[in-house]
Amino acid sequence: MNDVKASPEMEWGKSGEVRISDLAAELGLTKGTVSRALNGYDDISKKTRKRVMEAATKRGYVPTTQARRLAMGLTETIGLVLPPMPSQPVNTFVSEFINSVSAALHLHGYDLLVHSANSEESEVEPYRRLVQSRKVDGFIIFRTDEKDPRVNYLLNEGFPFVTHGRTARMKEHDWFDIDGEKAFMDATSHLIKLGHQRIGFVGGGKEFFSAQLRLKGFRTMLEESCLEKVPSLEQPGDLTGQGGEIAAQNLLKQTRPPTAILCANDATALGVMKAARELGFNIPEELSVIGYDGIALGAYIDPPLTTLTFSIEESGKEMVNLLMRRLKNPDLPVISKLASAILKLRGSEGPPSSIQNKYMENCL
Amino acid sequence: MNDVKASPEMEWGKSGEVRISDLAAELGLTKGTVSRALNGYDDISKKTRKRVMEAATKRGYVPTTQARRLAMGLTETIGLVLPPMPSQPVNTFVSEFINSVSAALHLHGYDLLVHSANSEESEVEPYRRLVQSRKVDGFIIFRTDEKDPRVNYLLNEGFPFVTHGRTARMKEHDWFDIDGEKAFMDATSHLIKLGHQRIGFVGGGKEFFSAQLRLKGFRTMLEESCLEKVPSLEQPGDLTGQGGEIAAQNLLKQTRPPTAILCANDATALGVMKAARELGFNIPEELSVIGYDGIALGAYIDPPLTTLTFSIEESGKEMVNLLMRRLKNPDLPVISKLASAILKLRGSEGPPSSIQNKYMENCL
DNA sequence: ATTGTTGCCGAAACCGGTTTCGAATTGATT
DNA sequence: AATCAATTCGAAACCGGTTTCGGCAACAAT
Repeated sequence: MNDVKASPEMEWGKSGEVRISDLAAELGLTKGTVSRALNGYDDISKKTRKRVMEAATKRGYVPTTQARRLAMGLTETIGLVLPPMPSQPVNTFVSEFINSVSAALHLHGYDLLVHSANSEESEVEPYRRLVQSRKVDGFIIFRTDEKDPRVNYLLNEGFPFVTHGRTARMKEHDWFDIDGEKAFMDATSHLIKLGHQRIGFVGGGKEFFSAQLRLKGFRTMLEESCLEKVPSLEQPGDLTGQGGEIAAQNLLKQTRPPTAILCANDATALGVMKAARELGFNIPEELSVIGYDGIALGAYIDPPLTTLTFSIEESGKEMVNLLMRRLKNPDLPVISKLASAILKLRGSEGPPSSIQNKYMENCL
Repeated sequence: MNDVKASPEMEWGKSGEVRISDLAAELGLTKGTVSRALNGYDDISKKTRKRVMEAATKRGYVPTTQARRLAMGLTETIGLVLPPMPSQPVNTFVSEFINSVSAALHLHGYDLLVHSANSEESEVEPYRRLVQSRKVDGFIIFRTDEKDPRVNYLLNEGFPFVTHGRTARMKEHDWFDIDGEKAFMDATSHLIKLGHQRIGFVGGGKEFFSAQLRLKGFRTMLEESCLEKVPSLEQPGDLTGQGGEIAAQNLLKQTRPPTAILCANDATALGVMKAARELGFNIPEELSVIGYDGIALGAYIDPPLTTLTFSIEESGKEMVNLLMRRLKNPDLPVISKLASAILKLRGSEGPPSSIQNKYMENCL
């Protein structure tokens, strides 16, 4: 009957063949007993538990995930829906973020289900499908808008999620974000200390909430430094390289062009630099440029792009922590975490060549 | 009993509350009948089917995925394991690829499970776990090595998968790849036609199979053009920017430096360009540089990076097609698909300034 | 009227686990 | 030795679906 060792070469070496019922039969026990033995119930004698454990490892038993999850009424899976791609094929954020989230989830025994958004259907449709088919227990959402339909849907549904980025309803859901406002205050301050008086900003339109916060930081620091806010120096942009080019042309063709340009992200900054080169501006001598995102490529261009950078790995970890907490106890109060970006000086900024710092004393 | 319409405001509007047994009870049918009605069995009367369908949509019934999959004995899920990240922080390939694969899988009703590789454990460990716990039906593998332990494991296990990239055992498994050999023949040919005689190559070491194929294309075209193969002009590299810098220094500090450098990928090319600038080489006047990958940001540097590019979307689609075919019929013969890269001229290459083309006539 | 057919649906097994409940055995207590 | 509590395990329900099988009714054919 028990011809395990007799088999020539570990006949069932192929994994996944053995079920819990096989184990039970081999040991003369019932499924239930084997299950409890393996899951550490205390109504199993030491002897039996040992016997079960050994048989399990010997036969290479691994419970079938689907069955276990069905029985326990959970999916142990978190959904992440990729936004339509064409918008930003520029950034390595997504892959690093996925990597980080996935790794963090794994520590909790959770899987990551990545779904792509079909640009032809509503933004919330993928979420609805995943919720209704009960494929996931919660969501990781990134790149939020101020009025985010995904957030609205999930809040209304009472479905757990955490966002990377704030929203208009951020008091109602857990979120993690980078303090873009503080970051741009730092960057602006840095430029002012270098002597810049006319600083441009190229950021997203109203539709990019995070970019708006960065703009806010820029404005705040201008005000604190008693520099006048010049509307024509604030250019919208779609956070792409091309958007950066256009915006930079608008800025640099003005009669009094800025001596520095802050960009809402690195892609924009690259576009700005390209346009600046083509218009004959030397960087950083005649124009300082600062980006945001900390993409690795920025270190390889000429001049290397000064940028605001943050830890994507930390982002993923923290978000997973927030989500796991929420899943364990859905009724806990909403919490959030704000991480800070740091200014990474690489060389695309410097003191302005032309104008002197005559206005400074007015303020300080 | 049927007080559906009586309920004030669609009581069960929250999705996912209604089970198949609820539907059955409401309709006075059994689970089995409802299931068959919904799944198009032909032993259900038109009238009953209609009744069931209407009740299902009205109540918003969506079958619980876990249960359905358990019953049907499949997971409808494909695994994708991310290689340890630090290797290539420059490339947007991964996120685009995931997006493409995910979208293609969705058309077939499959989900994508993304798992991160823990660099502390064996490369095959994540695969083993996913196979044993029966979380996936197959794998999408990318960035293959010549002797790839993942491929070995899965082949041995008889588990379905498709690779992006060839391996030593490519005759035993389905694969998709870009014809890097052909691509580098094209790029080399282009440089030769521009008049270059001394061309450098910076590619991966032996551990990068695809890079080896690119090197092979380079050598082949040199030979076809009667240019001598100079070993010192072939520098290894780890496919990172830093690796490119080091390799470029080795090349450009030689007494007779090359007038052009082919790089096994764009990250390497960026490093090469950086090192070249620092050594005082003007690109493309004094040094032509060509990369491989077609990263979008390459268009924004100065000069814009000429590169070999291919459709990541196509890659994902094709791989999913291969995998679906395999899953439907595991016994089909192995097939493969080779797509081609195209040379995208952007400006980082041009005719050499110094040497004349005196050797050309020998060959042609 | 009897005998096949068909059409249609109920009953029940099944997928592979988990968990509750109760019964049997054991050991301790008086 | 009888009683009681503690261990230990079997039995069965359950998670939410799918699929096979068999029976009943209606209808057509003989």
